[in-house]
Amino acid sequence: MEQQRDIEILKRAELFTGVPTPVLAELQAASFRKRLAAGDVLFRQGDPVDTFYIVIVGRLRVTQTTPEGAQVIIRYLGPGQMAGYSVLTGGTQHPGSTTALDDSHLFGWPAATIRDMMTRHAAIAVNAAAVLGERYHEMQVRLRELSTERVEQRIAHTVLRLARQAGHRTARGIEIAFPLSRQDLAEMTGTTLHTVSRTLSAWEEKGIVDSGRRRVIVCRADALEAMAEAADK
Amino acid sequence: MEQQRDIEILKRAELFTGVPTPVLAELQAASFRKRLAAGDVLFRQGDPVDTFYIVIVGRLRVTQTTPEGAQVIIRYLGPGQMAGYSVLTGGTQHPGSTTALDDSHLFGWPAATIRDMMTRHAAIAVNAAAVLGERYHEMQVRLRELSTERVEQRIAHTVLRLARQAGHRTARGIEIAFPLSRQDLAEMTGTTLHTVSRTLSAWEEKGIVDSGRRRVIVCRADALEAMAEAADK
DNA sequence: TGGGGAATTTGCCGTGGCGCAACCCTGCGC
DNA sequence: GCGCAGGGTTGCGCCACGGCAAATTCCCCA
Repeated sequence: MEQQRDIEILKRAELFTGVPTPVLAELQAASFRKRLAAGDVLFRQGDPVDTFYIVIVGRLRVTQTTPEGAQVIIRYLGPGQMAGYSVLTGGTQHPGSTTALDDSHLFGWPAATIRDMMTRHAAIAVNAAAVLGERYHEMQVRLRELSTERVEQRIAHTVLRLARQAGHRTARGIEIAFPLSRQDLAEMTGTTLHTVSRTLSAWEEKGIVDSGRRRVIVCRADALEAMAEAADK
Repeated sequence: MEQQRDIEILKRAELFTGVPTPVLAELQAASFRKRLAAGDVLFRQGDPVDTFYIVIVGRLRVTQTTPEGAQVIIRYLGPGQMAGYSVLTGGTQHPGSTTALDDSHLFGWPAATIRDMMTRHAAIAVNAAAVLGERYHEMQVRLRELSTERVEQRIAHTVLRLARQAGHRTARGIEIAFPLSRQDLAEMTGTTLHTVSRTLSAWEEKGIVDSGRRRVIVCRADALEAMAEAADK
């Protein structure tokens, strides 16, 4: 059955691990589907928070934009991850914009539904806390990197992290599974696309990575690790 | 009664808002007290996560240290706030160190107790998600500032934030209520104490702040706001 | 009241990396 | 098969900051 398949998917979502099947069935019944084409926007920064989503397939990017127009990439979302966490925390406006990178497919719920389910089933609320705690922790790490490391180390750490999260083994090395431009890396590491480009060129020369148009393959992860940890200046 | 007073305190803690009194009584009964003198360490980075705390009075600082010895200040904790969030998210090691800045007084619980209460009372888990979501959001803001702003703007934003969180009206302006050195500000803004010192000196000259040994008073918050938003370079 | 040490200030110099500008690729649409 | 637009590369000059070093101030404590 269609429903059974949906429930299997929900069971593997980060927010619903360990939640009993009847509750998942209830969630399934209350959900709707949302499809996005590459480039479509799910929320825009400042939009009222009224819907919650879980990614089924695809990849999305969450960004924050300053009044001056500078952008920062907060995170990438893949299958099983949630979009619209403000629903869980009682926020009223989305802190960032969420955009599909590939064609994507999501489950959606009205905010009130999820808030109600979370109140009635502690397991969901416990998961919510765990997921948000993990994201909080990730941000602590990035903040520390940004505060204390040089650009090259930050890019190395970021590329390694992406390879770990969305890496795909290929003949030439670990390929990052979604389109990733120089600009994107710059917005993740607090630098400019120029500096990222220079850095990747240097790495390419040493055979550490193989990169091209919106594409990065890590050939020698060990060398990148060394780069990232470089205690020297 | 002593117990009644404790329950009143718990009622105002961020993690327990809206939790029914009988549950608070249960929490009170299971809690122990912890006292710290200024400078005492509550957890050390990497310590196993086995206890959870709520600040009653005092002020603590959470820091993360890199293998190279560089430090970053993650946040300050004041009355009503929780220390040891990893207990809520199932972490096994503390991601940072927590140190008392003033003599402080806390409620403590074994990790298992809090985890159990959270599972049995969804309201607590919902609050946990809300608090962690808020901390996550704060970190997004800091990350964005660190990525896109110049040092002077970052210091301005940070000082304003501290004044808002822990400000105390005095004749000369808003005083930050706990000892705050140049080094501390540097560790919050990703710069060096030298640069912070130069910046504060310049502000002092313009009458925007009044600062001294581990002490900062904001005299003209409006001028600082302007500084922080400076669209020009 | 006289150290002593921590916090702060300040000058000077070196430089990482940003801004700008020009140019080059490459894949896609027509 | 051609053109074009969105990425990417690279050279050059500059400057905001970091590093280093030395002096000064101020609080705490004996």
